[in-house]
Amino acid sequence: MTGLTPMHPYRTHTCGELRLRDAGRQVRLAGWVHRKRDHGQLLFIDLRDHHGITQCVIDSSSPLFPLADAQRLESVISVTGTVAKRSPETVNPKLPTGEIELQITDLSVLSEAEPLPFPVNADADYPEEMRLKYRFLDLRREQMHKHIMLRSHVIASLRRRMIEQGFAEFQTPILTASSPEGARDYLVPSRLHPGKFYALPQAPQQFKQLLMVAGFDRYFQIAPCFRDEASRADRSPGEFYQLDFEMSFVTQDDVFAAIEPVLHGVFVEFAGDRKVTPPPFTRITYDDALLKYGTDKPDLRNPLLIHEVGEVFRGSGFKVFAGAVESGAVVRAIAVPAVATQPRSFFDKLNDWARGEGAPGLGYIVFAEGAAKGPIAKFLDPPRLERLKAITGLGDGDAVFFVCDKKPAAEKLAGAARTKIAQELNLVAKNEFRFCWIVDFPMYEYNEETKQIEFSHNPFSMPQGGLEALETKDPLTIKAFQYDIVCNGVELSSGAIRNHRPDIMYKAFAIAGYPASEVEARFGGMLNAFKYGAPPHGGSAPGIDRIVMLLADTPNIREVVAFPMNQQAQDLMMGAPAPVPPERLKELHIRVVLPPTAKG
RNA sequence: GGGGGUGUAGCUCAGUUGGUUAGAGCGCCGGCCUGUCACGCCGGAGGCCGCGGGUUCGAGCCCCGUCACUCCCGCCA
Repeated sequence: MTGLTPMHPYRTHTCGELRLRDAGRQVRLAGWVHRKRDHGQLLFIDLRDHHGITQCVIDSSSPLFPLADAQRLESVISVTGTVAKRSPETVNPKLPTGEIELQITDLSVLSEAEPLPFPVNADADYPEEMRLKYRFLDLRREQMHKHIMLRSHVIASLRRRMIEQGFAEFQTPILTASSPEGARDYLVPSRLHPGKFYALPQAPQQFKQLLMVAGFDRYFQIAPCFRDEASRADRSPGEFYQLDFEMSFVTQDDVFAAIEPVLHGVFVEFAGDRKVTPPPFTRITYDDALLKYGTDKPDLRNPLLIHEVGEVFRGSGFKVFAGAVESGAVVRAIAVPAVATQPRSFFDKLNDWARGEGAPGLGYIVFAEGAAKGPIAKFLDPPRLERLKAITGLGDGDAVFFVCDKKPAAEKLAGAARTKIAQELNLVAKNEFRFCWIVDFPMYEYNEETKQIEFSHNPFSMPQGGLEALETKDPLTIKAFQYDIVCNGVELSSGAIRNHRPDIMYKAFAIAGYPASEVEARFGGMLNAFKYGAPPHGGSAPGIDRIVMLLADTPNIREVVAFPMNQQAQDLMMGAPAPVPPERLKELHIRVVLPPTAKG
């Protein structure tokens, strides 16, 4: 060791820290061998740690040269030496530390690396399986490292902003009872209570409501949620995190006013040069969203709108649509400005696409040179064409695409067509975050299969109109104080003003076919709490993973989770799930009965 | 539970209408190189072509089955 003052055994600086001002200093760095450039008598080592990369150099006059030369990529070493100014022609402008380098005078190997299953210093794509099995290597890569740090910073920012808004963070139980979220529970067997199981929370729903009953006024939690359902690219199997929050004595407007600045603030903080919708966020009713966008999670970056034009075809010469409308179908028109100049192939391609979606086709009319063209145009007389223009707001040079079906199917296809057409025409605004609220969700819906009325969302939502609505209105027309936040077509959260009145709750459940006894059996804890003075309250729970995905601009949730499971809900690195020894099963009073097809 | 895609060297991929010895880049090992920064140059090792069956004189390629991964539908309010 050359230093006159005692040095830290591993490092005096990080690999992202040294600058020209440090030239001449004796320092020590520690990190991973990111890259080596061997010039025979001269060796460059790019040393990397969490903070950055510093070029280290050693030549053959040093007795340490063979040791340095022998280091494999990703070995962990500590190097001591002199910070040297680089000559102008050797400066690397791509590195913050690129004006200096460390001239190695001492080197110790802290941990040798075997040859890697895949490179850490490259940005290529590698098989998910490999990446998950060697997640610790995958996470060293620049992009993943950035994503996970972004996640950390987003969560820190959310915490800070929530506390600033007067929220307090509480923990709620992980080992708890089954909750009514609708997904399958993860179960944990009880050793002390044979045959009984805990459930992991699908959300801290009842606990947060109980905290309101307990008078805490404003609660939040970065809450782990567990659901035993199939995964998707944008949906983790097993577990995910929500910014769960709840507020007392609030209306729907108060909830919106509380969370909008938090979300807006955190998006602006991490959006870089991307635009973020300022509050107040646009509010769209559920019914309107399905009509205009064909989905309850519209991407407002897409400027296209859908219109109901059944009246234009009712009694018209276009018998296919006219007949369908008579028997209850709707006709949805996707209005597309300025496409009349598109070649015929553009329209044919969309028609083919619609067939691929299971539709008979995608009819269209093009308004051009004062006339209406396209396969359907000749069936509509001039007044009907004028009416069509009036409804869609279109004119010469524009076109309209038609979807005719029963309402739900027509909405779905029209929504998909709206997305497809905007993609084809490159109409979706880039570098923007467009938020909206979807409000006035229906309280109930009719299940065609079971022929029963069911809750369409969380059964704890307050029906609009309260008890009177439940007693007097057709249940399928009742709206709930239930709302979603949607950003760029991604559902970030859903929430509600809760039903805090036992009498309304009994009635609401009765309509969905639950007798009072069952309501008491399943939700007795919360119901009981509401009998001792419960404040009106409501909240929501934006998904943390989804927020980070949007900010990181990745469609895959596994890019923003440090240790995700694979699509089959397995952790390949830890080997979970795993069988347990028979003794453990015995003390849990569990016997495993495998299906015939199950593998060991 | 259902459907689509993929599966060839450690990794990324190419591989013609079925044809003789399956290739490239990166990585790995060895050699050369004192100013590189995705260093360069030379050489080498490395293949159950996912697995099983079938068709064929002959299969990486065609057929059937199966497994794995992935994306979607169902599911997840």
